[in-house]
Amino acid sequence: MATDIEEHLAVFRRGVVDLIDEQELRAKLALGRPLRIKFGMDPSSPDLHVGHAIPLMKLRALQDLGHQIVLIVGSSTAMVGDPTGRNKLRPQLTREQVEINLATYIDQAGKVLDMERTEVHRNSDWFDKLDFGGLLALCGRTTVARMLERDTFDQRMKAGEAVGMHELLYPLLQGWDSVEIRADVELGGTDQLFNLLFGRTLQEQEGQSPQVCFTTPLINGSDGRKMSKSYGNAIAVTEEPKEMFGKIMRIPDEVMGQWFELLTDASPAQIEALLAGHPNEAKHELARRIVGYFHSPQIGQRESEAFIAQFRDKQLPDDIPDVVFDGEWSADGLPLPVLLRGVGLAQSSSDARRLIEQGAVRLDGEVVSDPKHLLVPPAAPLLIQVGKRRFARVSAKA
RNA sequence: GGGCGGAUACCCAAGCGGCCAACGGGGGCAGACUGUAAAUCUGCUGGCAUAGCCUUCGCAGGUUCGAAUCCUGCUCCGCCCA
Repeated sequence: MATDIEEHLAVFRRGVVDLIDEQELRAKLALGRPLRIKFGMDPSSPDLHVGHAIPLMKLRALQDLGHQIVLIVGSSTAMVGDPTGRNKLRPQLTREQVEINLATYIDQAGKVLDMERTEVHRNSDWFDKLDFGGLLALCGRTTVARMLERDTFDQRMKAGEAVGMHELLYPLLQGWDSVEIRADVELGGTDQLFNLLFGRTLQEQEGQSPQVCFTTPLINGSDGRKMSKSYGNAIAVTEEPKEMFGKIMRIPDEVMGQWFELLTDASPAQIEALLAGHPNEAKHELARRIVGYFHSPQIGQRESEAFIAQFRDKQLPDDIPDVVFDGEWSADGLPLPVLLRGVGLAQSSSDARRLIEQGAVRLDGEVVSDPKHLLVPPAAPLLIQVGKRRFARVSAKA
């Protein structure tokens, strides 16, 4: 590998928050061999969102430069549960669940990373062999004070919340992974910095050259808060194109620049030009690119056009699902809330009732705001719209 | 082992015998305005074929005409003492 150090450095640096430290990285690159770049995967939440894709895209770029990506499956650490960013104890996972989640993960991460060229290890491979004495020895490598430096522990304790004894082990285990696989570099989210740095300590104790650590930002979700499935603001990498496009269009303008930088390959100059134009145009371009990446450029283009047609030109979407209501239409008519719930346009009939009362429901284009509205079986499929985005053509059971 | 405090809906957090399906905030949903952005205003936010009924306030019992509120036991968490 003929290393152009500056070129590689530029790839390492793009969009990263921490890089500890650049001189060390330079020296490692100067060795002229592929670097072993470690990335830890938490098998507790298998569904990836685009925020997870950021480090993966970084890895892919490095992979394409010839570096060796080493994916560590936290099969043992998952049983501990990463305390990072948590204000509660996490449930511990079983081995079976870990394997199921891993399979899903590999499948989804494979959209970004070339899994054929990726080394995968389960850290249970080595931690299962660790006996009690070994565990004690490992614990003896650090101090309680050092572990308690972490913000998350500190905050939780101050807030009177529980911190499990086993959680203190987490950084230790993650750090030991670096020793086991002789990592040259480790990548993680900014919230992982403490864990990443801890690997350096252990590697040094073991006489290894400490890994370079670098972090990618945690991206904000469609509501501007940190993207997380539990906030309901995440965009899954498996999201259907239309949904994905729509969700990207709903991100706050302020985060567009960040999204371009982290989730597209647009050059800094292109990004600057796009952001200088009309925000709506820029966001369209962003959505087109991201959908294009996770699906295909053709699909990205198609969704872009569909989006304009539906929301600017107020046309009906071209893919309204046909739904058959399989309940009974009683003689005196079917109450609208029951139908909405029955065809999945509302979560419950109470929910449906509220939507109707708020004027969110249209039948064949006409707002119906009476929750007692009764329906007879339609001769032709009935077009129902709920809110701005939910559509269905409903027909009666044959 | 002892003492004290806590557990409320998606999250935070009031309530401390009836007026409680439970204040307030966040989030979410819907409407207006827009660029399906933000900001702003408004309404809603347990379920039910809904003027009514049913299930919720850690779990299980009890007291009472009536309990999220009182009592007993249990589980979990925190703090202090050992």
